[in-house]
Amino acid sequence: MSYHFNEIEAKWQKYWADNQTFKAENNSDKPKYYVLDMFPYPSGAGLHVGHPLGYIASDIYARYKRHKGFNVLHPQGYDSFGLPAEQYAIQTGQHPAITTQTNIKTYRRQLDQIGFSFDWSREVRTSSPEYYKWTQWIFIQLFNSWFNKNTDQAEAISTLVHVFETKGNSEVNAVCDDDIILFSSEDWIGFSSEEQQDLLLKYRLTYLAETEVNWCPVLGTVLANDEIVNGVSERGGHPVIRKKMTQWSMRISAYAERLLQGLETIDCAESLKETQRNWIGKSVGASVTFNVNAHDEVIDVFTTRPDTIYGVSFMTLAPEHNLVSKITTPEQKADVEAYIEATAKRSERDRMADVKTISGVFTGAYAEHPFTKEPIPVWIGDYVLAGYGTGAVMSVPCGDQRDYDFAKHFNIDIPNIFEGVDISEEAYGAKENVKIANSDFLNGMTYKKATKRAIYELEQMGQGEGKTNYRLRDAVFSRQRYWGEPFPVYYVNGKPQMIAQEHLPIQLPEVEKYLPTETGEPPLGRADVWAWDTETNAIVSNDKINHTSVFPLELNTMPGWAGSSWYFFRYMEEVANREGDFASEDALNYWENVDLYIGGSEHATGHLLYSRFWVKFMKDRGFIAVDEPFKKLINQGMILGTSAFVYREEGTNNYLSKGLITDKHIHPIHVNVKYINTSDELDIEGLKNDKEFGKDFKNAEFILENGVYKVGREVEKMSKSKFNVVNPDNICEQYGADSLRLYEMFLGPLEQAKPWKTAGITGVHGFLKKLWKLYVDNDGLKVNDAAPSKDNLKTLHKTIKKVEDDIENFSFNTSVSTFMIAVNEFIAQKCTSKDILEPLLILLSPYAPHVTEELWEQLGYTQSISTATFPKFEDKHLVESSKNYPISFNGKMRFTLELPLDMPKDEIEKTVMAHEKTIAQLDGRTPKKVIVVPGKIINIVG
RNA sequence: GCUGAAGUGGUGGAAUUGGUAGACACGUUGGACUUAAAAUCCAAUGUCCAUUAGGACGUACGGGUUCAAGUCCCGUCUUCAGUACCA
Repeated sequence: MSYHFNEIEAKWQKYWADNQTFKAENNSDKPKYYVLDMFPYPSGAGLHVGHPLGYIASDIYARYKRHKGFNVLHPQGYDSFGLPAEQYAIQTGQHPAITTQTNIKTYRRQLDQIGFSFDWSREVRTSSPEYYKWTQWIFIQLFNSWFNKNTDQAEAISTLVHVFETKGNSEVNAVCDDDIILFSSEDWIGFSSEEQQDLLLKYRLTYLAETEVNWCPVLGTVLANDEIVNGVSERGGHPVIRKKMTQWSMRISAYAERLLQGLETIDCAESLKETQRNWIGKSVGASVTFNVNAHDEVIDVFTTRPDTIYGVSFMTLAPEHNLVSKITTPEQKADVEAYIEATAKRSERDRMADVKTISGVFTGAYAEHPFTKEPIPVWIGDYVLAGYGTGAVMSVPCGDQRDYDFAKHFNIDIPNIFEGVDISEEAYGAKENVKIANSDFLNGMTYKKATKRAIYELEQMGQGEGKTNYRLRDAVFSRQRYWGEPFPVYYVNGKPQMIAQEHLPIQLPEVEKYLPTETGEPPLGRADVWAWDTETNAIVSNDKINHTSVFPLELNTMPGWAGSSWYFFRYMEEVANREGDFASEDALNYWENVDLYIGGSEHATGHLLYSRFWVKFMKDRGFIAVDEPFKKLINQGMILGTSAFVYREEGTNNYLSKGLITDKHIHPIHVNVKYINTSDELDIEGLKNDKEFGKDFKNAEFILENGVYKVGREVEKMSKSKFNVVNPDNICEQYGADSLRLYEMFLGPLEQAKPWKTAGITGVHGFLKKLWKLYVDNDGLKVNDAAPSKDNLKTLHKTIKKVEDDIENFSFNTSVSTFMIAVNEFIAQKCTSKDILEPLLILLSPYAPHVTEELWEQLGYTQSISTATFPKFEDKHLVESSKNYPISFNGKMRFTLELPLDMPKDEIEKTVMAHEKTIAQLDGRTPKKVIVVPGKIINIVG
């Protein structure tokens, strides 16, 4: 009986599905463990071999944890709202729901054939109304919340209203808009309802405001900062421009400090924490107020170096700064306006690409130094960004290179305020190892002391205070797209109103086209039935809008990250109980948060930051009990493709085999890797008969070497255009899912990028065949009750130890080698003992679940191997009585010598020195020193 | 520029505390079986010198610490990833 992997794998995949083998229980005596995968977007292209890498790793861990006695939750679902399905809908008119449905089917089939232990009963889809009902619900909760800085958490908006009613807003310490006016309780009570709503909107955690957004004209929507890469859209690479629009925003900036602090509690790679820290961009310093001479205006700046305040020799405002027009003198007006116009024309991308050119214009105005009272010229320059800090800086050319370059370029004075530092060539930016000079009361102080003192003095004068700034901006939450969650919002006189929870979900309306309207409104503007009737609490036809009881609904939809910011909580609840809440309190308390999340590093900024934000908010409002979504995070490395090339001789139709290339007159051409065998040889007939590209090679002459055509190989990113995509379907068909799983792990460390080479899979496939033959031969099962030998036990227990350590350390590649070594040893030992071969199956089952289930059954078990207990490591089987000592001379190993482990040091030395090989090595010399480390090594020096 | 990670055979990679560098595979070469191929099995395989015995060199490069360094320290180079006028 040989190893028929196709039959075996189909059999057990059906068994697991039929028996719901991996269904998680919400009531269990076992400790819980929650393993989560990257939320897949079901794209039309399906999976390639790079995608399942993380899923295989997490599946191994989940299966291992079950063997270790844990109640494991390992769910899967789909992040099924998104741009590609909608772009396809625009092109073809097909409803994105249909495209999505089809793609999900393909994904499910592909995932199933790899043998994952997912609990599919808990599947979620972000685009299904029963799910997005709760995404809408969370949005409403955010709308109904504000952030109290005194308690450092979100609170219900009703508590804020109460304060307004009793005390006004003077004592409120909230994260809110900048343009807040002071009002008393009497004022508040006197305000109209609309005025009150306007004011509250400035405090809510999600708010409607006119903001500068990243508008992508080709996609017809705004994009978040993390959806833009190098100035163009992440999806499609389309240009992005700045535009002012009224949008929903999320006050994520309120959580900047907690998002930063929370990183300490997450177990993940330092690089990922660093990326998050960069994104949050905390800087500690001071805000300083400069009075403007001859104007009743002030310029507020943020600086991280208040200690260098005596080094200020000019100020720079962003060209967009709203004071510019007020303070510019008539003489400078023309220059300033020309500069502003020129800056506005330059795209964000130009400004980014060109950091070398120094430009700026003097406004003619002067500010007053808070201490010296000297006049300081005020300039504008595009190196100052309107969006960061206050959009204005105090320029200290001796301490900041950009200020220095600007001053040199425009011949501005560069006063030196550092003791004994030469600033004739460049600015001195370091904080340490220097004392402040020429700075009155700061003279002789170090950075730390001077900073403190400067802030103190500024505060005394009322011209500044200590301040912490964050780069993290509030997140724009509106998208002008069709295929996303609709907002549960309607408008009364232009003021947003929330639809009550009991009427959710607000379902996406039908539209006849998925494009923006002719008047530039989002696609939902095309819906005929998209108005809210406040009397019947139903969505009704637009022609019923009367602005007294029937109102227009919001036309934007939510961004992709809305649904993916909380899905991990939905999995905690069983489908039968999902009706009344996003998840029951019992389920939330039982599963807490994700113990292990494995995903790609592309989610290290956006998705992770947003979901951490929502989780913190939900914790504040008491909906959940945890402060972070993930306890441990691993980013798997990308699997790269190995492209194949044929070489066409220039001007001919001849293709030279790789070894025949002599000169440079050849063109390398990508060919599909499916026509390449394990020895880099081309299947010429296959290529010529290719449905898509065969005709390009119909008349080609392939010049062979040694009877075959050898292709060139090169490692590149796996992509359709490079013809190096390998489909897991083909691998499963040819070698089986167990081989695929083992091979993906065998390729190398999980977190490292590594190239895929299908040829190598024969190694792990051969291993599985050998394994099979260890259990089964032509006459059937070989395993018997023979007592295990000492060697058998030694091999088994060293394997148990190594595999267990490896899994705990996520070093899956090394345990595959360990299995190979174990099987090789058992074959050499002619092991047939059940006591050995049974535990070996359990060890291997997380990696190769199908073949181990099959052999487990053949051993006579009727329950799935996944219910078996992980074998226990026993040290006693590894205890040795002797050691094969390496004997080194001056650190170089020359020969080995078997000696008893209990031999004392001096005896070892005597034996080694008397050995004939030692005498030969020394060749008459007397050693200076002999190092003996019992159980390790012997080193003879001299 | 800054931050982070990493440089080991022809290839993917091992070496978990400083203690036999190259485990385990792929590929290559030779052999067995076969009419032949596939599959399977056996052997060799870091480089160089040597018929063998054996020797020299060897973990990006240059130094250092140590009886002993891929591993620790100092300096340099290269690659990849992230980020970029953040005051």
